[in-house]
Amino acid sequence: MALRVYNTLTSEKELFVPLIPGRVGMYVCGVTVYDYCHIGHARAGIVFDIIYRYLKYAGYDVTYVRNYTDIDDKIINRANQEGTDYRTIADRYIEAFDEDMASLGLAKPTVEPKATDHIGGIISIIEALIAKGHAYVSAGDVYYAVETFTGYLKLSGRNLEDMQAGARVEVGDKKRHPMDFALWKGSKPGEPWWHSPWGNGRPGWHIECSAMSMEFLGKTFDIHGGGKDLVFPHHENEIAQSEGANGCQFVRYWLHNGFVNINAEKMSKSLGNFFTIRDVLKTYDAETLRFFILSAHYRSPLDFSDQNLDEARSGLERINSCLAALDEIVAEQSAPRAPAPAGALAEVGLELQEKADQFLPRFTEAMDDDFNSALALGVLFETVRCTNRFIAETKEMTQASLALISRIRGLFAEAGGVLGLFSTAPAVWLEGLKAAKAGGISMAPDEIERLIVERAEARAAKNFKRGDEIRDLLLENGIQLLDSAQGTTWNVK
RNA sequence: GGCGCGUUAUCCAAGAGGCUAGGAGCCGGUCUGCAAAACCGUUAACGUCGGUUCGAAUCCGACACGCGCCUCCA
Repeated sequence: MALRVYNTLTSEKELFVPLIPGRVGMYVCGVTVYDYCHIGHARAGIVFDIIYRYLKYAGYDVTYVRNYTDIDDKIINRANQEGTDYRTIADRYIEAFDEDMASLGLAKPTVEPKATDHIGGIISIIEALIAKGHAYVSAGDVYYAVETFTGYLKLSGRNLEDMQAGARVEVGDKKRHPMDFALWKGSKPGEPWWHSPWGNGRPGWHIECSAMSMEFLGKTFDIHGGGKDLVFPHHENEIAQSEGANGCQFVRYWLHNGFVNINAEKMSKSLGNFFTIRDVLKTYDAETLRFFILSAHYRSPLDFSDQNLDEARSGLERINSCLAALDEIVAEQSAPRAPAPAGALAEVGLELQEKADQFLPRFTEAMDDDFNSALALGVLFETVRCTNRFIAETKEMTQASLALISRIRGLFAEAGGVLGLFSTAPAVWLEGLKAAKAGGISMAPDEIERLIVERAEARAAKNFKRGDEIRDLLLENGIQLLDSAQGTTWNVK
């Protein structure tokens, strides 16, 4: 097993070698807690969730840190709008964030620090930067002098001259260089503040991540993640701060997830084209959303639309139907009336056995290749197809075929654990899907049942015309009839 | 203007020089009174123009289109 990851710093896939063998330190930028999270946040959360899960699955002892930015202009603005204090806003949206991530089925990070709990560490780093000549005090603020750090912009591959040519940089009179950024901001009246050697104030945005990552992961650690939009300025500034203060490499591997798009445009607050996680979860369940996100590579853009979500749901339904069938076979066997007969596997069984043998090697090969979840899902689907064929073509379950079935089921559970899928029992998931769809119909269940009985009677009397009329009537109301040997049930189309 | 990414069949999507990706759909089959559902099977593609190579979706160049970052952003 040889994990390779795409490192933004080098623009290449590299062999992943942790600093300390067997251990991984990983820091991912969380959110600024001033509003509900949207699907873009969900993607970042889910992407790094499976990276976290896969690293653990690969045997690493992972320390995963994801922060809350709980002090920031936006939080203060929101508090002012509502006539309350920043803490109330921050705590409210921390709680909402936790709820959203839990409903998405994210594993809890090892540590979830808050910026405001690390003011001491922030001040220490700023002091070190001033001492080394990387930062300067200016009228109650402290700024980072970007020209003093030779590696500045190495992550985003730009240079200062070109950046300024962009001409959208404001020249603040407090700054020596227009690209200098605030490490500490003197507080204005009415704003929250902390004591510091430079007067009362609060930290700039970027410094908290340098402080918290160093606190929990040390001066140099393995993986730092976040959305692509954080590359500049946030991560670039983190590098300048941490490497400037510590004089050693900050992060070995930089991982960045792609955006969620709406009609090929980035989903964002400023464009107003966003959907919150809680709104989407009213229509689509968490596993469907996760499956949708996993169906594309984490660095690619991902277009969010009902059609794409529906397709994801169909795909997940296919896998869950197969797993439910496996569960049923296993359950039947748990109380057998007679022991299953012996006998060798037929040809389709041998083929499935080979799929089972290849399953984990292919799955890990896909995930080892920069967490290629889309390719990994392909392995699942191929196995599903072969399994369905095996079930359809196997007339009598022998001991060998039953053993194969439970083996396949176990493999899906194992892969599901890494991908965060199938945590809901497949049969339960399928029931939930049916119930969710049933919410949108106009016909009362009693009426449906009455019509089904009438149709059954008509069909028994060979009055197929009347039977088909009833079937069409129900279909017009979105009710799909499912005839089987056990009778007729219905579903919402 | 600078830097970067992308363009794969009807749609979504993997693919880092020769090896069936996968899913949804369409179509065909099994089942059915006929259907539906389910299952099985099958189909088709590499933006344009050049170049390198025995061989290119994959490497190189140009062009076109789309997107992102350069301002808070996952």
